[in-house]
Amino acid sequence: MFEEKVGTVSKMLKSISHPLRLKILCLLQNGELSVGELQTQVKTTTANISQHLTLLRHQGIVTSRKEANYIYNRIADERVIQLIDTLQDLFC
Amino acid sequence: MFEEKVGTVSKMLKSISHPLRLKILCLLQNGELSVGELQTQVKTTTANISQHLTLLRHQGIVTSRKEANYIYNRIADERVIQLIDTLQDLFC
DNA sequence: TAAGAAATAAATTAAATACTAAAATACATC
DNA sequence: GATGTATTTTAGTATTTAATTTATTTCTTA
Repeated sequence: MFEEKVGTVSKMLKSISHPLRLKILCLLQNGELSVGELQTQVKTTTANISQHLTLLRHQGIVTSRKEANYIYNRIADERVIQLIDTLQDLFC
Repeated sequence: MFEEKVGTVSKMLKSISHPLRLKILCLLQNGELSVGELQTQVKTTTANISQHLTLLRHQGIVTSRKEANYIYNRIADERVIQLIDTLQDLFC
């Protein structure tokens, strides 16, 4: 792996290596979910989920759209979807 | 991904998500290298490399053998090799 | 057994992360 | 405009992580 890529890839891995964020990404594998829908499946506060989603957005891993007062989130990068698939293949 | 696996997988990802450790693992993709050989390619102190290797060993990602006063390191888990391959396919 | 090289260990400091709680924003409906 | 719900933001604290420095261990060879 080229030196320049190491930085990019490790940053991406760091973003998905938190248990809560990995859980969120697994839940988003099959399509978008609102913050509240995520919160019912991930046992923590809404504020905490929101903070982790903010981080994932800043990394370009998740993108969101607003509808009424719900915010729907989905995985923004196809490569991340493939990566999660690989993780499930290898480790599950 | 099952709840129990999320913890295991996120811990593994966290271990490989540091730029220096990712670099080390890329260098070990093609076979074992000594600490000194790694150090010539990864720009930091030997002590620092050693600390990161210790972490990778404790996570079961790297294993080592001693020969004379060299310690040769290699990736212990075939799944990690496949994961690094996937990362290179997807992001390089 | 003394000197030197390779690697680890331990201690310190600095920096980054994560969680909680409280306050603020945005929108919908009444 | 007031109320309620969804989400974000901010601030504070606690924890974890990383790098540096120094000391120690292990082995080799003279």
